[in-house]
Amino acid sequence: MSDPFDLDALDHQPPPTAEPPSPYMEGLNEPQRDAVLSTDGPVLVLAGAGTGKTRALTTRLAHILATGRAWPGQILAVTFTNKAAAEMKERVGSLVGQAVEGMPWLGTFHSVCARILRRHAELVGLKPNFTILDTDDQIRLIKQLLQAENIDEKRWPARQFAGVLDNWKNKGLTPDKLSANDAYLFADGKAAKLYIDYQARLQALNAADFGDLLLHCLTMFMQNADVLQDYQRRFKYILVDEYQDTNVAQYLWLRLLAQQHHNICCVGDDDQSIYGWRGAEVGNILKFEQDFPGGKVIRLEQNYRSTTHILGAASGLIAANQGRLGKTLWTQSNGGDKVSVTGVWDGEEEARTIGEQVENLKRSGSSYNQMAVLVRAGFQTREFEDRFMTIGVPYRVIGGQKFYERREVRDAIAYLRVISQPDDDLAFERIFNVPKRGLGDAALQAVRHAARENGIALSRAARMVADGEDLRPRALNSMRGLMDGFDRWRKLMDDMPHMELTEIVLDESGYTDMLQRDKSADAPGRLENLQELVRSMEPFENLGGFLEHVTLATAVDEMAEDDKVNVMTLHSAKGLEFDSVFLPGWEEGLFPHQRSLDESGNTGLEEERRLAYVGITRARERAYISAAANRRIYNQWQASLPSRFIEELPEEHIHREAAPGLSQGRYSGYGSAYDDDDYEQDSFGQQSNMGWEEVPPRRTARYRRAQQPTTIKGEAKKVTFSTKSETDFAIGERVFHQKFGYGQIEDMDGNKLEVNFDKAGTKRVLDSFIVPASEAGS
DNA sequence: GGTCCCAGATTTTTT
DNA sequence: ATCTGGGACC
Repeated sequence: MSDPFDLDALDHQPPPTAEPPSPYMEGLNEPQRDAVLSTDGPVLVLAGAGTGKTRALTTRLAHILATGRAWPGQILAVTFTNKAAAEMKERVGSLVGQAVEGMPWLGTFHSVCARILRRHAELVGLKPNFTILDTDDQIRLIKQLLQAENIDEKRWPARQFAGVLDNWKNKGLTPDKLSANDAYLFADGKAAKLYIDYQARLQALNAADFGDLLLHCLTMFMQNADVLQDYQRRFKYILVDEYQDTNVAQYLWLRLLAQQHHNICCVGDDDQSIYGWRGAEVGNILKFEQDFPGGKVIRLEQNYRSTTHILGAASGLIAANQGRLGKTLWTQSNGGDKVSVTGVWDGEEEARTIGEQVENLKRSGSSYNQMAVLVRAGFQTREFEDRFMTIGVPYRVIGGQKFYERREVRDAIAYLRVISQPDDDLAFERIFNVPKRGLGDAALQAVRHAARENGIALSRAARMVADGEDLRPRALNSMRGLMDGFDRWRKLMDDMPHMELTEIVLDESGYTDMLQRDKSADAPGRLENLQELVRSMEPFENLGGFLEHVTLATAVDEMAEDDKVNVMTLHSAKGLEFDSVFLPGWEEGLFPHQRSLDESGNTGLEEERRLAYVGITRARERAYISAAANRRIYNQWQASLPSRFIEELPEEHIHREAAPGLSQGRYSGYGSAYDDDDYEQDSFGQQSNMGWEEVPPRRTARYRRAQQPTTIKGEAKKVTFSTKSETDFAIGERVFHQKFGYGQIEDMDGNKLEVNFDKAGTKRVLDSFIVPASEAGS
């Protein structure tokens, strides 16, 4: 394999920098070095969680550059997120030095494709300044098509068709490649026609959706051998991050581009594939060796992040999945706390408990920044927000509503889109009557009519209508004002800085006025967002550059310096790490999510399990898993059973306990106190009391069992979670449950009981949360 | 043309 | 519970 000190290579092609190639290799372990030095031929780097993937990857790039194997412009490096791309860019830069100016082909799949596509737009029937539509635009466009086809939107929601389209495009299917059955995926066989119409509309709008960026690029390559060859020759080295997340289209695209030099390095971890639901094909990584013959597989298995117990718990869990490539993660670090697994009464108690644990950690010297609450679904964040707010713990929610998706921001951008791309009908329709300027349905229909008659875009047709006399004077006046505005703004576009232009547009369009007059509580916030929008334009050269960024980039995460607890979904936590990680809501139905099981069966379950794996492996030192017995969903109480994933965790790496904060200060510390199983026993008793605080303490099943002399360890397992344990209840027995009232036991499975409640219906609950009806208070 | 009310839906998320 | 979108009504 190549040698970093290979002087021949240096002779053949002077490196872009005079930096000797050695320093960047320091501190790499053997497989990492291998990943860096195996520059030629296909390479798959299987990088387990926390194994220094990014380090190896960026070093590899630096090495290729520093040894003169390629110029920055000859390396294609693709990631999935802008964040990952930015990080890579920065780290390569710092390794190689300033001499290497930004790598032009380092970016997300979408941004690289957009870049290529703009150069050859005419080959796919677009103009170079085509608009990139986001999901919202896409849905609105589909709705128009459905209306035109007289398809009932109740029965066939636009969203659903967007999903179908997305799937097709992810698979690289253009309309001509659909099978006969595909047409029946939507609207009784109209799906294929809709797809064709949809693409025709996009072309007329001079627009591409996200899927098109890849698909157009792919078909353009396949139909234009000369262009393809140009890129195949150009890209001497190809690097793909998060390869397990690639979809079929991306895979085909990569394979085409790698055909000349074969120097493709794919980095990924099949165990962290969590985006199957949006088209990612784990298969891509599983069959790498077939796809790229002669490829080399390198495994990064030394974990530098987590303690033994955390790694052990995660590894044990993921072992339940089938068809893995298989890695054996190990760590040099030793000891540490076991992963804590806690049963709580309901979601509120869960939030309370975690809040207290956060406070305790903070008191013992941890920073909030190094703590994260990772939830399965977005709505779960609320409980924690409420709780943190109440107890005054600073927090930030990552993900959620994105800056560029806010209404006012989208409106402002729509103005800019119409200015820079007059064919953008979707943007035009959006702001036609925003702010309200007396242009209603009648006016819009007139404009649409004129557009159809003359085969021109709405914003051009509107000029004609405004100059005619076919509308009420009021509307005409208003429309003239608007179109004069656009004429003026378009003229300004060329010689005025885009920030200034934006301010003028917001001003002259009446948008700012509208918000200033708006007395509602969120109006000031919206105005602020518009200012923020203008500020965010600064780094861009011109309006076009900014508009591309807006659609392809999500707003920069506020990973600020502020010391705050991070709250986010498991999905958005991938790639991050924290000292302490809280994993609430490990309940059947929620995690694994019911919908995932219903829709994708075992495949879905395995993806959920990988998600669990991702969650645990985010933790460096401490991981806290919890499950609530009751959860309020859409204002309805649901009984829930602990997640099957909890049972899959290896006993030797976990610690089952009750809510520590609830144990009246007795267990204010962490770690050692819990290593004593005696305490665990007690804390269960305490916890059960807490669960019943509104009624006098009862002899629950748990309580009764706790009175029996059994081995503590075995008992601890049984009490809350094991399916195999015995229960003292019998089928047919009348019981009482704090949230669901009285009921009768219909069926039992270990300590999981199916109870038909008089009022709440049949639910599955753990025996520890019910008492015999005779023992319940009145 | 604008406002109000009711029905329906509510995993995950990038681009 | 809460939000959104569409349709009915003023």
